[in-house]
Amino acid sequence: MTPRSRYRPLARDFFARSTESVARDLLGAFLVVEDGGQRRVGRIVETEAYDGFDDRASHASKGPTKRNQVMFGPAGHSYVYLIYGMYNCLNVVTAEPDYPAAVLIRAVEPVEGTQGETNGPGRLTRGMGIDRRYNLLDATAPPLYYSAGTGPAPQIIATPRIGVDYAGEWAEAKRRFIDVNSEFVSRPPIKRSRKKK
DNA sequence: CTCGGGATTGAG
DNA sequence: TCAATCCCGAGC
Repeated sequence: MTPRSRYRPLARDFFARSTESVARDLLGAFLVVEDGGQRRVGRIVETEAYDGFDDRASHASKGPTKRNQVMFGPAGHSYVYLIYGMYNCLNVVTAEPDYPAAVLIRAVEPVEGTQGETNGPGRLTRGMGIDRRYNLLDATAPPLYYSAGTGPAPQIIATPRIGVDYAGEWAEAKRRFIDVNSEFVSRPPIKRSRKKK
């Protein structure tokens, strides 16, 4: 194995694009956390796009609040929030200011320094030591940033997002993107469990 | 201030 | 199928 000598932060213009483009292009990229002399790295294999004012699955659909305000700000900043009282979810803000949008990072493959499972939004934040202290931080520089992927491009498919059944027609939008060749996707597309309603 | 629910996970 | 667990946002 060749040690990866250096990770280079993706710049703001990478994130200041359409949310779907960013969500797709983050697949295969590295999520890097450098904190306290420790480096933790994961290869992103699953993302979801939360885009615009009308997306009812998005926190931003009810307008700006204290919690979601970072989604209305400039691209390339972290949005970290606590869900179900125990799990942190990591997002990176996309698009232009005043247009609320972000990409949820849902799963990474362990590359360096991670602990436990990282195949799930709550699991990857736990495994990489990410909590709400990272909220609002600039994600184009340490302690948390993204770095371009290496090797062959991932094979991408789009599916509906997870856990947003309350969002009406927006629950069906194919705004979840996964690398089908990865074994670390939170919910593999292989079987469609029976529909319950 | 009270109340209801959630971009999840793991157990039963 | 359901509980854990607590912050946030809405409403009184």
